[in-house]
Amino acid sequence: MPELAEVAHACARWKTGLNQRVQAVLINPRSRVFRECQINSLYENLPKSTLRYAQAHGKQMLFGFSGNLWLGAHLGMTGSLDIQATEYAPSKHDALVLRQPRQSLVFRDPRQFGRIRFEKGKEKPEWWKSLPVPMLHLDFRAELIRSALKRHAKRPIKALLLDQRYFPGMGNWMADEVLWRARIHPACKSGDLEEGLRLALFRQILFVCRGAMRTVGSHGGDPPSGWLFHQRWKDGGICPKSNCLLVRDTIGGRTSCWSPALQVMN
DNA sequence: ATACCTGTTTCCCG
DNA sequence: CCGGGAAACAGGTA
Repeated sequence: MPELAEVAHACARWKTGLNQRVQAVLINPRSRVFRECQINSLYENLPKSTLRYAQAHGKQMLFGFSGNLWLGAHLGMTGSLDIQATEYAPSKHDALVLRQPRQSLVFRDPRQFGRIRFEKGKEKPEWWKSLPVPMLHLDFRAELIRSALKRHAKRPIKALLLDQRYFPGMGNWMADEVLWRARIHPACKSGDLEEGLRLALFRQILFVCRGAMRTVGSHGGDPPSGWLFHQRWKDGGICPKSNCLLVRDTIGGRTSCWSPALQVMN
């Protein structure tokens, strides 16, 4: 479930290794997650370095190591970060294992849509510095949403919510959750939203992000009970607010779930 | 066997 | 040039 909160929790797991040296680096060179980085550079630079920095931003993560080394990680669809014993033997879908004195840091990704970046530099990498305003930052304001809706007026709102340039960390289930709470039909054209619904959208984005961080983000558990999340994949799923039968269809290229009683097209 | 899938990039179209 | 949408990526699961 690598969306905002799950990514934050994955990052927190690797924080276990902060201020510890990397003793050895194990790589599965055939994994596509290395498609944009030099595997040799990982082998040459990471051993004997110390993990000094670990931060998540939306679905992106950045890990800093002594020696001006930066390792970027994106979990794609099925990636995960785990902690294992120091002597852990990599399994089939493990792409990267960093052995440390007290544990191994493991990046695993069966479907390999994830991505590892690696670079050397005094400053944090350019791609990291140019990431958009986080949804839970004070600078993430209603005006920002308004301009995005205006610019992409013809796109279904569901598709726009998944656009990481505006809503970094938003994923499929979070977007459905937000639209359900704001009572907006996922296929509604972004430009058609009136001021009242725009404000509802903004508020519910904050609500869902905060709620997800409090639950999934801090304990790795499920989102709060009563959320659409718990019903959205089941056949015969029931809207927790209206008790009507939920509907699923592909909107903006992704399977979407909504409550026909609450979310209507205008 | 078939048809899914919590994501992103690339390519094609207007 | 831009915006929008479909396909492609790959393997596990139902």
